[in-house]
Amino acid sequence: MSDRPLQEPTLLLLTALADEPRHGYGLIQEIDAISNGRVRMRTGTLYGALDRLLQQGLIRVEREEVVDGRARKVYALDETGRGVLAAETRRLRAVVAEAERRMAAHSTPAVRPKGALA
Amino acid sequence: MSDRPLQEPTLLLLTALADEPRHGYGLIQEIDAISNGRVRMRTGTLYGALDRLLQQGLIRVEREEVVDGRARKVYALDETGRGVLAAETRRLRAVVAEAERRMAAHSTPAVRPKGALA
DNA sequence: CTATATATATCGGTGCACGACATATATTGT
DNA sequence: ACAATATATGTCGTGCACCGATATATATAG
Repeated sequence: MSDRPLQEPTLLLLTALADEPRHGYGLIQEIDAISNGRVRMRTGTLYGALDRLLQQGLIRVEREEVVDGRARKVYALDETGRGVLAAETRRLRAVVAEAERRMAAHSTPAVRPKGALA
Repeated sequence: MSDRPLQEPTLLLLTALADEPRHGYGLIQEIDAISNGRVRMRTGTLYGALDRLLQQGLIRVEREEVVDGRARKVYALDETGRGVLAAETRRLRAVVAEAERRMAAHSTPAVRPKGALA
């Protein structure tokens, strides 16, 4: 269990599972929607990541079903995974806030009118 | 210029450079401080990343100096890098917000007392 | 005089993501 | 009737960022 920071595809996967269980192909579509079409997760990334997350115990196979003659595996976020996602989210919020603070505090900004806020 | 999402060490590097120029070893300390000691950037990661970011034109070598008999290279964030950091920050803020929204909207939450907030 | 802090740099290994390919069924278009 | 696209899961080789170890050198602290 390397507590290395999650890469973005993995983060998006856990995010897409945070509200309710979904199957692989559904995750691709959901992530496409979440990111407004910017991120198109590849099947190579997806199924590899799902296997890894299963092995790490962050997700589980909720059930297998057949819809319209096509087999599906439905994955769900485990409590462990929920914890990891919550922690990662807090971490990233802090980093983002820090980045924004520093960009605003940029030491050599263009002409600063007197009385301007930091 | 592969517009692939930044990994966290790289994001932290740009963040640490966002307010003012710093040298390599100073970046390690700064990142240690930003993350409250959680992230200890390795020199292998650092100098590799600095080379890469220089080549991508996201940062530049501001100056070289000698302090207490030790040589330093001071790196600064370029305008391009500032733009990338700003974009990445916006992106991540959206993902974090989405993750939090979904965790709150979790479909099978533990016993919810009537009238309880999400 | 040794250990630690400051400072830069290289190198081999690992792990995650990417892109291409493979397979199969259902639906839509011509 | 046939082709193309959407749905659905999966494998495999490659690339690249990060990690851990190692190397080098000067200054300061014990």
